[in-house]
Amino acid sequence: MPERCPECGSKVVREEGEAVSRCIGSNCPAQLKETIRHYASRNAMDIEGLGDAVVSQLVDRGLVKGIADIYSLDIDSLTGLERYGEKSARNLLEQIARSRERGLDRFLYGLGIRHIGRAAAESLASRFDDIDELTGATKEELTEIDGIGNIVADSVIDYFSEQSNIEMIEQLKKAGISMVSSRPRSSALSGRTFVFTGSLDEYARTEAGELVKSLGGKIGSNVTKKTDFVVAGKAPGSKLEEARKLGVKVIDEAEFKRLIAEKKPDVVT
DNA sequence: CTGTTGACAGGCGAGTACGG
DNA sequence: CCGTACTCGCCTGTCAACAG
Repeated sequence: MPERCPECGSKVVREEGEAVSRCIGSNCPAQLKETIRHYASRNAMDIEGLGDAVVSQLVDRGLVKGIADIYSLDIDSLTGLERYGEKSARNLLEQIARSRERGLDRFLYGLGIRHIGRAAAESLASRFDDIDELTGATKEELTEIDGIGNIVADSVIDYFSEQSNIEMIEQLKKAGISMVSSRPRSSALSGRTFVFTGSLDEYARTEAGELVKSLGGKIGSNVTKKTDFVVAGKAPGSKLEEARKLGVKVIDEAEFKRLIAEKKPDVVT
């Protein structure tokens, strides 16, 4: 492991008890690229077309110096990029515009706060109505939330006590990003945990997950005794075996659709 | 106009780390 | 210590830019 960041030359620090070493430079271009890539990633703001190569060019050319700059990009600056024509530029701008309405949970995940993954971000978004309520939250309020302990709470408090982060959030507000919580519209599946294995015909994994969550259900990443349903699509993996071993109910895509349709008749036709 | 190339979305499972 | 959430690496198909 190098002692200095190969990208910006800042010191590389490894926290006691942690496996990874991190560059602590505040103006490291590699960090900026990664921050933006994460913000745009599928589970965060889902900006299709903003991947490694494009982000790299935008940062290298100085077109983007922070997350908020994404929202001031225009056709001209984009078509100047390598291998980027007008069609690509228009598609990307359309995606960027759509990302304004993703909601508080995805936005929080997109910020890249340490220890806040998709699930923790959802927990925070369902406890607080908007970003202002969250930035003002105390450690006690945070640790009351299921799944949030001391380490995660400290990480959140640290993030929002950093003035530059608050300024960035203000800029994003001005750019019209929605930072309001969207709570589940129903509680028909409340307390039920679903795990998916294999691929589904009709839905993308995340889409199916959104459906379950909109009905108040939860998505698990592994099969455990607490899993209620394993939905087995085409080419199911080892989770199916695990489900049989633990005696968890296994359903196929058709049964899954019926189950959702029962609870939410307007969704499945 | 067509074939090639590059980039990205979508998908999966194993490994790692946190919360309780 | 167990259950859960998240990270990471890998693979495949699709789409758009580019070259001829």
